Amino acid sequence: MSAGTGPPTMRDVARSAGVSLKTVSRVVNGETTVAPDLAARVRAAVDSLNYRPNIGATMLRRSDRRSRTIGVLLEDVTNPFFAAVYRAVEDEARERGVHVLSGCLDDDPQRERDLARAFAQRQTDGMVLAPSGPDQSYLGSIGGLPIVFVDRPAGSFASDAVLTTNAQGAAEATRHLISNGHRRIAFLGDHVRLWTARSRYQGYLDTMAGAGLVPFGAHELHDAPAAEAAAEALLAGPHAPTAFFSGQNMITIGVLRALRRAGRHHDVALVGFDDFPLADLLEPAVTVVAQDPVAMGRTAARALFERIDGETGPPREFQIPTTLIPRGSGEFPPS
Amino acid sequence: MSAGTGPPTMRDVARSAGVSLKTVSRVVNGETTVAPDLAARVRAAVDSLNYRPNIGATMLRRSDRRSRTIGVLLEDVTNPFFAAVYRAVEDEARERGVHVLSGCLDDDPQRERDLARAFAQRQTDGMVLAPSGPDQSYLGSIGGLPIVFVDRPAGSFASDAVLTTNAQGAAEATRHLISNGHRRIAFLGDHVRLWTARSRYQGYLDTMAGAGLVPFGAHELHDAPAAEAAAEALLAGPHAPTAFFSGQNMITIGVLRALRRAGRHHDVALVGFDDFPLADLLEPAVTVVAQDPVAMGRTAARALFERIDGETGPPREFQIPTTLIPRGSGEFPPS
DNA sequence: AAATCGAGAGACAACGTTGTCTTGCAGTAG
DNA sequence: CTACTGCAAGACAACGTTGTCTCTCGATTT
Repeated sequence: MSAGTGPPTMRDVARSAGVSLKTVSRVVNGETTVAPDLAARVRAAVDSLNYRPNIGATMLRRSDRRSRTIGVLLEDVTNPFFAAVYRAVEDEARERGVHVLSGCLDDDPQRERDLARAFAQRQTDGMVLAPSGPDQSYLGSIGGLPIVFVDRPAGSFASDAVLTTNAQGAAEATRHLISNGHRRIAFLGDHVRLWTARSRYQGYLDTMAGAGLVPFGAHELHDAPAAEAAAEALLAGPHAPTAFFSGQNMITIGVLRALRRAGRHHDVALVGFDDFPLADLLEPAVTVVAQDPVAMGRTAARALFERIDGETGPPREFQIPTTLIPRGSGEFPPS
Repeated sequence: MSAGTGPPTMRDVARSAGVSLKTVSRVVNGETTVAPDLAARVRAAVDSLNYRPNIGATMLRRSDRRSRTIGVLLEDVTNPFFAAVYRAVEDEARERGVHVLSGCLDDDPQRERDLARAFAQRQTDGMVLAPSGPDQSYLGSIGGLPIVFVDRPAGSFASDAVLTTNAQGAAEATRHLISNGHRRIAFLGDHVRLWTARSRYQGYLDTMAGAGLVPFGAHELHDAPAAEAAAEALLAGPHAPTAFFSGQNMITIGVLRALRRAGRHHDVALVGFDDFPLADLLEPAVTVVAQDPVAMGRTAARALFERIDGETGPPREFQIPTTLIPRGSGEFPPS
């Protein structure tokens, strides 16, 4: 086999096959200008030594400098929405033989910068990024690396973005509740610094205004416990809502818990933004405005690979539509 | 700024700071044998040129050859269990400034081999692997790379493994149902080629035998629809079970659906192996034997980093215990 | 005052690979 | 028989970095 000093190199293969270094390189890279018998000897040596090219050296020397690796930075794969986005990107990468460096940002701008920079330094060919911070101008210094934003646009960095039609989806949800007779519809939203939260709120706001209704609710709710507390307070207040529109996954779950605890889940309506597993098995089943995270991930990955393959041209914005899925919780009349 | 030919190199920084290449290298690597004023000039040049070391070149030259990257290969991050394992590994890596290459295997042995080899070739320092195939002997040819198996042991490759106490957990679940008066307890299991499925079945089998009860049920159920069909068939059969013990997440959900459809969810008991989000909000809430995926991921990552840091010694096996969480669905008496 | 020492800083080679150039050689035309 | 063409295959340099060696120069020792 090989020497005691690490994995076999091209030089070892060359020696073993009795040819020059460059001939091995040619065979390994599938060049056709090698005599068949030599090529066969080289391939045999490659197999017997278990040779794999050193990717660092290859990247260092090659002119195109492709690492065939992309980075994917999302908020948290533990959230089913982001898990689905991640999977879609990975599947798209897999089809192209590209590998994926991944990281969860946990809504931490510092972490976003650190990881984005580190990934760029590691010579990823591009990145899919769901930005956490308000500002992505730091990306200007990472040298023209293709980036596609997903779920949220960048603060101040022009690049392709794949977004859900948040405002339209929120408007549809709100209209749905209104059409079922509700007038006191509370909105529960995530941090207002998040673009998604603001967009969905805007859709709600416009629709309420259009119907002559008074918007109210709570913001800055990022996880289920916060949402649960907020919903509980609203239910106990003087002008309790007859329906909730929740701006996000985790908030929906918090509201669900609050309604359970108050025993109001069969009489206060609820529509959630973003679908989640088992929503159909709850009692009542939860009406949602579903996003399409798989389409978002695939679209983002495709756009990224187009950029990597040389597509220039102005930044593009891809809108992925939502779908209202009535399941029961959003179809109560007001009590 | 820099030339039109790609990102700035150490040479550019050296020229800009008026020092030699090696001095820049020393400053960048935090060596102390550089005069303060020179070091300051170098750092200024680094900042102004936005220089980042080329990690490929660094790895090529450095003696220790650490890429500060690990690979994580799991079945599917879309499954909350694996998402949690992944997160735990990533968090542990993050604390050490190590990056993560990830991939989903989808239960495909071919894909497992391809990705494991590719990751090894990409000079990851080690890997956390939930094996899909029956045999990991191919790992012998990737040259002593530290590997830690998680969730499932390897077929024929000795290495550290982090496992759930599957048999004990399954036994506890079965005992729980028996102690609530059940005698016709059906087991619904995943592919029997999976070690986890076999272990859980064994725990069920032993406990049933110990109580003098007759085991029955179905195997080879990998997703919710398959489990739903199997549960439906059992419910409609001549000796319908009064309780189900489901061997896995997705199976539990399939059973849930079958019970709903048959309107039996308030009278046929169910205990699931592995917890899942919203189990507590269903009607009835679902009793489970919870695994601890976070502990599994953290333990696996720690073991891996110990190996990477030079720990030799025989393969270790870490057992992560389960917890029975009674929530309602497992506490019905037989009807 | 000469010799020694040590620390800072540069020169050079090497890591494993690929781009470019050169060589060798067979086949063909003049 | 010489000159040219074309193609296979090797020699060599270079990618960006770090390990090792060497050099310089001022400070300390005898």
